[in-house]
Amino acid sequence: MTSLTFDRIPKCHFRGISLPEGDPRRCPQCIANKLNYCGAVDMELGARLQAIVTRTHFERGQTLFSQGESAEHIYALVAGVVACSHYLDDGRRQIIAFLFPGDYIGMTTETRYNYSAEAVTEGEYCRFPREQFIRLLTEFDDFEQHCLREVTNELAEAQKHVLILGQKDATERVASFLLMLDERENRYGAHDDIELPMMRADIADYLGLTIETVSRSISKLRKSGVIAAPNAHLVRILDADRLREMASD
Amino acid sequence: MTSLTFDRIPKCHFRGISLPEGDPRRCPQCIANKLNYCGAVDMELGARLQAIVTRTHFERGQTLFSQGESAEHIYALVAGVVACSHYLDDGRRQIIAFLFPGDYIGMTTETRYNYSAEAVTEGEYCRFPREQFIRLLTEFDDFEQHCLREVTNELAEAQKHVLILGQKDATERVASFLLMLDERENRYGAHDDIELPMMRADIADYLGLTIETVSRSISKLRKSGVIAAPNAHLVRILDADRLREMASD
DNA sequence: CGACAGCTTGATCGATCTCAAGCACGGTGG
DNA sequence: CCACCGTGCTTGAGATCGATCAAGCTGTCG
Repeated sequence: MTSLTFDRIPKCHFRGISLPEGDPRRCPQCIANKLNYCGAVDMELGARLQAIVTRTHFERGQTLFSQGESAEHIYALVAGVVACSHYLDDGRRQIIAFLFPGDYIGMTTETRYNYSAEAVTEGEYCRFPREQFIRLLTEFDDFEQHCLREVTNELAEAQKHVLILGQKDATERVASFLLMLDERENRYGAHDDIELPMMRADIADYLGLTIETVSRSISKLRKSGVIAAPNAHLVRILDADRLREMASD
Repeated sequence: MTSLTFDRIPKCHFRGISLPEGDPRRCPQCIANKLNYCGAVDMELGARLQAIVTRTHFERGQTLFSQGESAEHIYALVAGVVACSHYLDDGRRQIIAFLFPGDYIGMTTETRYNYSAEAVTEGEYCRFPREQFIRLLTEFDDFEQHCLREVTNELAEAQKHVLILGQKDATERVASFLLMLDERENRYGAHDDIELPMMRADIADYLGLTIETVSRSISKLRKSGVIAAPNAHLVRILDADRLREMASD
């Protein structure tokens, strides 16, 4: 299981625009690279970020922080996949978002995290003390714009999620989910198969379904010839148009 | 119906901190007041905003903009209630958010709106050409911080919405919805009754239910003595603790 | 007063959940 | 090296909650 997902971890989605070793902009690479991508890297900012960053490896299943904890840090995911989960008192779990390399975790105006961040695969994050991170926002206008863009994109993602949960049936939800993963992978170069780094229980908690229903929906898509699923963590889209139809959007 | 909801429109939620007539910061009042509230109003910014703003009255049922349209403007809602709806091809509608005075509409990084904005009640908005609005973000750091905070809060709202739709049953959804409205009204001073400016169909499309199920859930809460519902658009919380229990959060 | 839009309530149907069994695969220990 | 075990996935059968279909009610407006 672990070895299956490990392959993808070192491949940074922003690898095409990496900076030379030793360049102060290089770490935290995702932030620097994203800024660079937008034509706005600032040497001074890179150095200031580097001065406050802590880079850490984490294992699959590990909790980066828990719902209700004081929100001391802002995280930038460098490698691996993380799930943001909100728990109800009776144990029900809703995965709010899956986060991939380059995504931020823990941007909130509240003083406490209102979800937990749990590692779906092993990986690596860069962590910044919130206060100092926010101070840099005011000092570097490009950086603040960059963060505004990031949060706005995250908002758009959440709104898509609302649409899926509010209106779509089980098969439509799973089809939409597969298309989201496909689109994400396509964004950084062509690929053949969609890799599902998370297990069925995670997909279920993301889509507001049970593992059984997720499994049945995948089987249904497979039996109807829209996708192939050589194993539980790999999906190949055979008929993209029909998959989009089945996703209803 | 219209007269019922009209009463609430003039009451700006930020009325406690309004600025004198003629002050350039006064219009658009919501933005200026919110900034002021955060101790950060800038006369120059107020004047610049006023120079590009168009203030417009709208009627109940009116569409401010439609899904797919070029995103030319950013709106600030001054009075009334607006629903952001995403439509699927077959006509299903998901209300992404209800917006109230002081909220922004149409903040997106995309070039097109990916939802429609529909007036739930009559009201008023201030509208800014996107390009110029964004230019002001780069010029006025306080303003950009303010917008970042706004979008971050909107994201937190959307994440709550995801939790409701993904994990909660019908009664829990309606109870959560009532608590959200209650909390919003409490934020700006004590109040007795919760006013429901939207109709059952809107609540249903927000909560991913049918009007019948919304109606049944409200009846259930009423019959169990947790709320009173003197008419279809008014709810009084009788037992807040039990309502929170029934909302499961 | 009648018409209409919106709300409520009842009866039936169906999609998804729940419970249960069996399967597939990787890891471990003899 | 193979048998065993555990975790995660799939599939089936029955139960349940909410959707659908249908009827009647309420309040507003002309």
